[in-house]
Amino acid sequence: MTKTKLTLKDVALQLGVSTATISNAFNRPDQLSKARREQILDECQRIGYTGPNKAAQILRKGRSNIVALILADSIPYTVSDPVASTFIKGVSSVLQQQGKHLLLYAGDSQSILDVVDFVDGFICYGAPRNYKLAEELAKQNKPAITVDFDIDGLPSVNIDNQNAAYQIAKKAISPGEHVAILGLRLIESPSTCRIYDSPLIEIQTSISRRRLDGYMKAIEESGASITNDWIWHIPESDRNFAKQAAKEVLSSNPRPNTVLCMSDIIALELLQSALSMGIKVPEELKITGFDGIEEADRTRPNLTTVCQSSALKGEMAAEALLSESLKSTVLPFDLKLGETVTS
Amino acid sequence: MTKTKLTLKDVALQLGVSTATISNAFNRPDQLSKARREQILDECQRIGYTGPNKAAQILRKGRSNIVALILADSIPYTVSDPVASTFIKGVSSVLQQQGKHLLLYAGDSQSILDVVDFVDGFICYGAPRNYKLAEELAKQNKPAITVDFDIDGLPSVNIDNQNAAYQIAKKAISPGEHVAILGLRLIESPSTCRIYDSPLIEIQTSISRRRLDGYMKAIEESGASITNDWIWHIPESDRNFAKQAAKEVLSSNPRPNTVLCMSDIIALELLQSALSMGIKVPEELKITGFDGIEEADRTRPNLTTVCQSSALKGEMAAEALLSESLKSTVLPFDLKLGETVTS
DNA sequence: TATCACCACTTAAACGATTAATTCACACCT
DNA sequence: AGGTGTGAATTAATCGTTTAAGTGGTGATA
Repeated sequence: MTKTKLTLKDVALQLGVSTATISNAFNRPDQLSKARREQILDECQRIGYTGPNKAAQILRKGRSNIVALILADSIPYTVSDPVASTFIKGVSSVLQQQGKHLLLYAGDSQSILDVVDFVDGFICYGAPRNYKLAEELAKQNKPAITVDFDIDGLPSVNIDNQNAAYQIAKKAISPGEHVAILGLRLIESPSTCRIYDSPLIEIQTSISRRRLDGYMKAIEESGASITNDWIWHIPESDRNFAKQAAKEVLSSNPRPNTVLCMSDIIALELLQSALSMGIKVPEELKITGFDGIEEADRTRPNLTTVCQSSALKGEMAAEALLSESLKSTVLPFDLKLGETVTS
Repeated sequence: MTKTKLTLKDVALQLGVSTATISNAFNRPDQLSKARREQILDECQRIGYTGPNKAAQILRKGRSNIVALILADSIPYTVSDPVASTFIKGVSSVLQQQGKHLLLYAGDSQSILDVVDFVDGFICYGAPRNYKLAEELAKQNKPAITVDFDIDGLPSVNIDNQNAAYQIAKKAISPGEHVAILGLRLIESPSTCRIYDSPLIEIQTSISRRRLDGYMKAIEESGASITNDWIWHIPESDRNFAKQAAKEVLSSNPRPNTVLCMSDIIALELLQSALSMGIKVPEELKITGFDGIEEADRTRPNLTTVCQSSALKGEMAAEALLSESLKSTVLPFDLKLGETVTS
């Protein structure tokens, strides 16, 4: 038993045939006689050659069967977020089924160069904190697809965020009301804060832009109003970041009648804060979420929200990437009318 | 702007130097003059060469900066399991910090050959359903480390499972009592079932073996007893699988005084079933868990369990793998005395 | 002046495969 | 016989690097 791994050449030498023939035995059975092929495969088995070296194949073939999933946030964060981890589920189930491997990538725009040379394609999930990464990605000549945000020139998988936001807001808002918005990633700031300027020229992700547009349209149409310091920026869909915004919005005077939240996590945190302050939901405060996570249906009152299937998104993204078509997809959504709007 | 990517050779031609010099400019700055190096780097910048092709580097250097995390269960399952996903957190935080990339692997023993050639090492988490994979892994001449189970010849990261099981059981069991065990992966069966045979020669994972040994020792020492059909096999730490075992154990007659569960998920499911049947915990039924997940402390009554840090396990595993030492580590654990044992 | 060390490069052989182009033998057809 | 088509294998170029070994040229040392 030797220490160094066997190569194609070793097998060829052993059998007295050319390396091309051995290679063909593994890759193109039609290029050699059945007898030869079996002889070769048997010999390989005997001497313990398990097949062509993959590193060499990657270089030569320019294909690795590895798909990189580019995550907006760190892996630790992503894995613990119910929406994101469900998305990963969807992606990986399709990849597994097609014999592809999944590389989780959460680095910056610089180190994307570490993987671009050997990865077969990219699924870019959520707007990267570092927008440069997106640009870098679009420059690369590799299949790529974005989910939950857009990069010019790349196909994407999405729901109609503007319409969804519009519709959920319409369900919640009544004429004459005051409305607040707990937004996600509206500006570059790494901490929760109010937004005073309008228009929000800094807005990071097209998805939040669209939701905001939908909310605004609904507010206007419903004859409700929003003050321009009643929009919060929350840097990621995290309970702690949300808690701070919740505190601020609930202690503002006057208090809004309705708060539109750009994720369920945010909405649930707001709900919990409100209840613990003795504020009656929905009588004194109506709340809408976004995503439709399971937990949002288990709370009392349960959440009014936009349900979208993260798993399906993942599946669609992976399938689109692997098919050579690479077209954009708009997925459906559902409105879930929970008790945080009407009891 | 050309369609095909630039190569080292292109840059060398352009500047009239050898490819070796270009390569050295990127990899070994001490091998050329400062002036040359800067000239080369500038030129690269100018023409848009972003550095040596990684696929070629992998082949030539035999190193990829990719670490494979071998998962016992499917990616979808793993990502949604709180213990496993916390473990991933730990692993990825260390990898990221060291500039390594994470490949999630959940295939079988065959397709491990897809990645073994280019991956730098393996972290094997939990006993693979397919034990052949473990064997295959041990055969490979790559750094590898196991977590939460053992393979002969590979270092591992673990707590002292036998001792932990022994201690938690001691806290729960009183003389003369009847004890049941809800075990994890005791045999190969893909569904929940009772185990009648003793000794359990089929036992899959050394970790369950150890916990079982610990439980048994405690039962014996405490002067309690267990019938040999009061051990359940649960194929994975999943609520549905657990629910079935819970039903069976709670409806057995006589009912055990204490049930020792090999995971918190299992214990929580049992607790919920017991409460919904009107069984008083801990007065009529004592329950212990294993792992110390957050949710286990939020229930009423909260769980008596063995707390171990999954995140730390992940960090230790990644660090051990990346350091060339590759030694086994035994991590500490804590006993959490919750209300499911003494109120 | 001969020797030596050192610097800054270049040469050329890997790394381990894939694949288009080529050769050769053989059978088939007219 | 001569031409042609086919199947099975080989040849040799290529993928894009890295790196040990080699090559001059320069300045210091004795």
